[in-house]
Amino acid sequence: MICSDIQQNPDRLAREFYQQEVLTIAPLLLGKPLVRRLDDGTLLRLTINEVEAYRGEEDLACHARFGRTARNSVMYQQGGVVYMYLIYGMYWMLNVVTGSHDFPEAILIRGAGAYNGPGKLAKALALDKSFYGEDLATSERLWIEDAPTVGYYKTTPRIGIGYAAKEWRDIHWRFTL
DNA sequence: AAGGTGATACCA
DNA sequence: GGTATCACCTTG
Repeated sequence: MICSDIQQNPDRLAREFYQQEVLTIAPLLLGKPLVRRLDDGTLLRLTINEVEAYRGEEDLACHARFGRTARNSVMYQQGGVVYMYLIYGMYWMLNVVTGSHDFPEAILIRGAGAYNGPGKLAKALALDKSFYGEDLATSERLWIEDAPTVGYYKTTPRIGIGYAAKEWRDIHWRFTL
């Protein structure tokens, strides 16, 4: 009998978890293990320690602020899938889509384990465009496991969004351990 | 303080 | 088609 990861990893976060509101989920991800299985079978397990929330077309820092495009269309799917995009020609960003169908929101994973900075993290985990749309609830190569909710965390403004209007630049939607 | 690097999303 | 714009990281 072939066992799936779902059976081997009962602690994997289920789809229902990701369908909550993005600002509910963002702090809950802190302290949870991000797990990547490489092609050779190696398991990398890193504790998430920094995330940012992006929510809706009215959020002028969010990639969906101009509406739906080919790049951001996965943000409009129901929560639990992955949004990947390339920035500055070099770095892949790992984002977790949250919420319900047709409402664009996602969480950027900015740090996990010893890796600070989303570019370094994605590189360390060998993540690229092939993970666009990956289903975290069923994927054999990328998922997040449950862990106790952390008691304390810090909130600050989001990074690298100088193009957004002040009210969106200043909002504390970055969560760090 | 500045440059590398390329997909995306506009404009024409 | 051309081109401006980046949720970054490294080097000096």
